[in-house]
Amino acid sequence: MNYTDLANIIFPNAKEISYYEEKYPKRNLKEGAIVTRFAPSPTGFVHIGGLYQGLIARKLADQTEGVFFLRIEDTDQKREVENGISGIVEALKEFDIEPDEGMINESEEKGNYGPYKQSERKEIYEAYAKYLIMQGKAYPCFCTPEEVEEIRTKQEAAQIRPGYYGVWAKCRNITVEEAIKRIQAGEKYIVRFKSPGREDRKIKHHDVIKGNVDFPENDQDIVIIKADGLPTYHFAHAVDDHLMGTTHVIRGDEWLSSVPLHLQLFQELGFKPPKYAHIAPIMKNDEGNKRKLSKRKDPEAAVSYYAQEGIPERAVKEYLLNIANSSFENWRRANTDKPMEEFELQLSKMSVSGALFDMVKLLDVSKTVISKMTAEEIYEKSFEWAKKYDEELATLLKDKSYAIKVFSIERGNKKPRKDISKWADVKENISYMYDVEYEKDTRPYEYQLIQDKETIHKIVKTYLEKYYDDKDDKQTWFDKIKELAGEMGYAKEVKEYKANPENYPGHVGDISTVLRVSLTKRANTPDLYEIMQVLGKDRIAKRYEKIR
RNA sequence: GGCCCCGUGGUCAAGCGGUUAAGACAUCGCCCUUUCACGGCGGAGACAUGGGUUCGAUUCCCGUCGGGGUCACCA
Repeated sequence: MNYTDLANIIFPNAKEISYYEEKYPKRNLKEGAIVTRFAPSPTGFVHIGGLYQGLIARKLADQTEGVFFLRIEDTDQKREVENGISGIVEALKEFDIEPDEGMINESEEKGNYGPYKQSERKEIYEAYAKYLIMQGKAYPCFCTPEEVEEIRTKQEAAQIRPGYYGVWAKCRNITVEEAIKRIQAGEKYIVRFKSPGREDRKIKHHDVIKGNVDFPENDQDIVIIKADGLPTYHFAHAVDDHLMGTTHVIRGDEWLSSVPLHLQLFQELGFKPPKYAHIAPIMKNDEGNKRKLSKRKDPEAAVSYYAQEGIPERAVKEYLLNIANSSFENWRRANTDKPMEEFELQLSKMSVSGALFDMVKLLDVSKTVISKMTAEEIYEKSFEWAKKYDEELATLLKDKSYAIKVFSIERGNKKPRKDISKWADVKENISYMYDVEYEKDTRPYEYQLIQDKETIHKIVKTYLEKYYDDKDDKQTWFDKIKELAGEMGYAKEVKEYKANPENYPGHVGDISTVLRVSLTKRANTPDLYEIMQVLGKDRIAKRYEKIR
């Protein structure tokens, strides 16, 4: 009886690994091409951190003419959620981060290195587990969860390092004969890796982001095949990334401390290890402490949150790129109109520690992104958003040609307005341009310097009867307001007023403020001339009649 | 607790033995402007701490303190 007999009893039907090695040949890519992946669990929630990783992975593959694929890590059936995979696929698509290979919906995939869903790769893992057993590098372990727990309790009591290793690894030295006998007797078991490592030895590792890191060797006999027959993350990672030709493993830095184990696994399996890039998580300040953005506590942890708020996907990506490489900001300023795809991301310049999520900064990025859109684009995007999240706004936007006129106010020129940072701002921004909303608006008129109702009525009436003409160009229009100011005894020029404030009750600005507030109920609006043009004389007159 | 990583203004961050310690967001003031937004100019604001090493430390080494990660038949 030898290891091969044991292996055959445990995995009688497993193929030889040469079968898979041939089935998944080395990828034919140009020198330096990065093959990477996004490998989430389908737990029904795409985290902003996941999007961040996906964005970086996609970009690196693009920059090197490599490959980016989506692998679903569904080896923990307990955590699975219905439609988890399509949720991930769609979220990536929303953000225009599409994989070259991998799952495309709940059950279908594309690419030659599949299956891309781990639960469908069971026979592959078995082949490699069998391969290890045949070499005496893995073994069946008969310890029950309770026994393992007991070991841990003893270790804790004795204050020694916990885990299944060395002398504590009860099943590691069971003879082949005994193992076979116990298996044939129907005893339950799992498969463990027989670690050749020693805790008192150090390994040196170079992480693409974290730099040089030293660790003790791994000496834990971790389980590679669970009781349900599926592999653990560690084992699946080694097998899959080897077979799929991953050159760079880009993942969250919570995995950093598993690197010694993973390297050992690649070593014992005879695989060439990939490069590792461990990304620091996006954090949040919680009562003075930093912690990862949490699914349960923080709405902004879910990528769906940004869609709900109406923050454009492009803005979220630019913000993330900002966190990834702070040089992006300078690049962006120097290349205002280039697509962000042209920015070259460098892994080595990523921060080793986690950045605090900054909503204010995101909104600032978003504001700039939106300011560069055309009125048409703003219309389409905000309408699409409104249909899902704001019925009233959607109703307003139904009249497309009017809406485009509204969105065109002070837009499309070299200094476009920057007053919308998310689609949820739109309604408040444009409501006064719609009579229904204007009439519904119960806020008081925000008059400034001139508060006296009689004066206000007089200004408005005189303006309408004597000065306003739709046909005027902007200069003429403003000259007339100056005339009006003069007629009312106000300074026609602000400078003149500032030079001699005692000669006037106010200046032309105070007059136009009356015209503005009377028309919109607000003290702050975009260009009044354009607003009047869009509204038209009749509507202006009606509003002016009704002022309070 | 063991192991690993990190510590520059409120936030994100340049920096790699000699700098007036960049820049962006936020904040404050001024300018531009008929208001606001934009834009321009300017202000305030930082090398966690104690020891070394060195002619000289933000930069290198050690300790302290602080933060984060990890120690599953979860990923």
